[in-house]
Amino acid sequence: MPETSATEEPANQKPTPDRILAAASALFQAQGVRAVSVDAIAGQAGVTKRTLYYHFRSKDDLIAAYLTARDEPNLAAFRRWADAAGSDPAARVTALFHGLSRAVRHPKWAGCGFLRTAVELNTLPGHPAVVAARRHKQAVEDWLTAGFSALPPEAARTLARQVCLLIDGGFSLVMLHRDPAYMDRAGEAAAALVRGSLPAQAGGQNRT
Amino acid sequence: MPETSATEEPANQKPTPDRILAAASALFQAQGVRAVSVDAIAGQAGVTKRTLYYHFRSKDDLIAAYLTARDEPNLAAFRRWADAAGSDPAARVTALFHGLSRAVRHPKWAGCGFLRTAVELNTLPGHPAVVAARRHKQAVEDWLTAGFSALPPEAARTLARQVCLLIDGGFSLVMLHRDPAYMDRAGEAAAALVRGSLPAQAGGQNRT
DNA sequence: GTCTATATCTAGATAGAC
DNA sequence: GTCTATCTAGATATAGAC
Repeated sequence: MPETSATEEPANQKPTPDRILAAASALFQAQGVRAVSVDAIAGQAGVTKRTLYYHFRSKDDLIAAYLTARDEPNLAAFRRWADAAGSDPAARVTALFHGLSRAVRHPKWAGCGFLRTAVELNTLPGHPAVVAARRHKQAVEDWLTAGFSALPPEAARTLARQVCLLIDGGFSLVMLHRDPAYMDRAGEAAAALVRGSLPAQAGGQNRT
Repeated sequence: MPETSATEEPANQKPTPDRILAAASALFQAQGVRAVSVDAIAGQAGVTKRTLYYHFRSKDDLIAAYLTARDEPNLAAFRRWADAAGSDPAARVTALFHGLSRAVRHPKWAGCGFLRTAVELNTLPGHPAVVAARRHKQAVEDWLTAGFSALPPEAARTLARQVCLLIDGGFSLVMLHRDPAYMDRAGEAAAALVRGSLPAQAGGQNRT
């Protein structure tokens, strides 16, 4: 049969480490990091365990890589949802929770990966994955704080924390009860808190 | 005074099944249900594994028993904290979160057992322990709803859910960041939401 | 009812060929 | 870089004596 360049990968075939990490991420997200075995990851990626361990030092490394890789895209989605609503803080928060509500309604959604992993590794507070989870949640809180810059710094910080509490309360209770409506109630509560702290912006969609 | 029957246990020695369940509960609470082995439970209880399996059919049975046993006492604590504040809903919610804030500051606190266990067993939605967790959280929500009976039923239900979202958001973020202050911010948010929905009661906090 | 001892399975990680 | 085959440790659960 005709020979093509043997070193070129087909366009639809990602490099092996990427395939392994993608397989691990999908399985971790669906079943949690403790329920997924290295065998299952290798199988899903179409490689053997030996190959997996050639590219990653340990399962813990894979878990950390999984969460680290999700940090930026998650934050980008948050920003995208809020930015689409303009500049009014209450409208932005409402839009953020609309996005979250759609996300948790996705049939494959099975909890916030950061929160779940932090719970599963709770006895290892220094685990790189736990550190990554903490940093991601902190980044969300900092981003929200910046969005409340019309308030004094202390008040902006408090309000951002309260919105975070409602986000993660939503993640927790949607997962526990398997009822996405909890995220909608969280969004309404968050919007009410924002409206209670910030005067509605002049212009835009505020009412007088 | 005649001697008591030799079959009576000394007062400080609880029956074996109780000792096993107590040991299991302490370990599950501290480390999570998956991280604790049956060996460790038996060791902590001062019995062998064989004795443990004589009294409990499986580890899953023990997990379910652990959460089922915590349902009532947890709810009783919530009621006690709120009742101490009288009848004003906002004051009751504030007191509830003060109690929660003290609880999560306890050096041995390591997350809400119901939430943690539900996460750890997330792939088994029908597991008796997950069902018990769901029922407990529902009971809290129903109790809160009843406390907002001054509102129309639908509004009372919504407000109760929002308070629950803040409670479990607090549990999650206190655990993740290892910072109890999150529970205080949650309490302030909950009180603000209650004050926004319910007119403050006339008279002192104990008027009925 | 409680013990010692063990069965059985699955996990993460490795050896060495090619 | 990828494979087949295996090691070792730990898990849940059980057998059978006393």
